[in-house]
Amino acid sequence: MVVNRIEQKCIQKGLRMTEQRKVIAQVLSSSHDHPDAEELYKRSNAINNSISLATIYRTLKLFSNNGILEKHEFKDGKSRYETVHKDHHDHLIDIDTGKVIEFQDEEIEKLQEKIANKLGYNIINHRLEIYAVKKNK
Amino acid sequence: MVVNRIEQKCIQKGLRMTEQRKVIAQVLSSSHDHPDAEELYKRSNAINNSISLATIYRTLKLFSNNGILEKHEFKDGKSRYETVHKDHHDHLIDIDTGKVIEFQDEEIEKLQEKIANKLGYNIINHRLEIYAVKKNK
DNA sequence: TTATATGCAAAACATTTGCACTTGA
DNA sequence: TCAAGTGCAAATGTTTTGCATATAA
Repeated sequence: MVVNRIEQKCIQKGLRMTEQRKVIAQVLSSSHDHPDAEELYKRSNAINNSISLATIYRTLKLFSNNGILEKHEFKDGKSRYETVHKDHHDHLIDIDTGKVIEFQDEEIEKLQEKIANKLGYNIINHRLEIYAVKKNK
Repeated sequence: MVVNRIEQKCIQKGLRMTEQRKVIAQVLSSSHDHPDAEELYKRSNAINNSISLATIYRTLKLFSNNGILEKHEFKDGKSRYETVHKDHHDHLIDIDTGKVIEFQDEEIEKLQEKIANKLGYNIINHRLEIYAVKKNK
C-alpha cells in the first residue's frame, strides 16, 4: 500500500506506526468531509475490524496534538475532525443537512487581530462558525 | 423581594413562577459573568437549598427556549449561560483564566452576511469566539 | 527486548429523563 | 383542582481510563 499523506506526517513526527494507526491514517487521508469518532470507527473497521473505538479516540487525540488533525465541536454534540490544510479556513454549517462548507476571508482574520489587540490580547486561535440555511427553498 | 429583570421577563412570557425559578432568576439577574450549570447550582443553593441540579438544567433550557438566556459552549466542555442583551456581541476567552470578554464589531457581522450570501445561504446564527492570552506577560 | 499501544469493560462527565410526589394559579 | 414543576436516582451519549496483553522498533 502506498504511504498516504497522514502517515507521512506521522513518520515525520516520529510516531510509532501501528497497524491501527496506518488504517486510521488511510481513512483520514481519503475522507474529505468532517467525520466524528463513531463514523471514523465504522470506516476504519470496514478495512480492518480489529480496531476499537478506544483506539480511535486515542489516535485522534494523538494526531490533533501533533498538528495532523483539527478537532471541531460544532453545535451537534460530537467532535468532528478534518486533516490540517495549509490554509486556515472557517466553517459554514448547513443546519438542515449537517453539511459543512469551508471558507476563507482574510479581512475577517485581520479584524479579529485588531479586536484582540485593542482588548490587550494575543490570539491563540479562534472559532468562527456560521449556521445557515440554503436560500430560495 | 423586588422582582428582578429575569423574573419580569418570565411573567411576561406567562411562565409559572415557582420558588425555584424565582431564585434562579434572581441569581442570573445578579450574575454578570458566564456561569455554567454547576456554578448556578451552587449560587442558587446558597439562597435556597431545596433546588436540585435537575431543576437548574430544566430551568436553563426553559429560559433559553424563551429567549431569556443565551447558552454558549466554549471549548471547556461545559455549557455556560448569560442573560440576553439587546445588542448582539461575540466573545473573547482568556485561555489562562477562563474570563470571558464581550465585544461587538459591526464590520465582522456584515462580512459574515456577505460570505453566507455568496455561498447561497441565509445566516440563522453564528459563533465567533477568540481564544487568547494577555499581552506582555 | 521493552517502552508503547491496544482491546475490553468499567468509569467519567455533563446532561437528560422516568416516576412518584408537590405546588402554583 | 390539576396541569405543570420538582427531587431523586437511574439512564444517556460521548469520551476517557485501568489493566492485562500484544507489538513496533
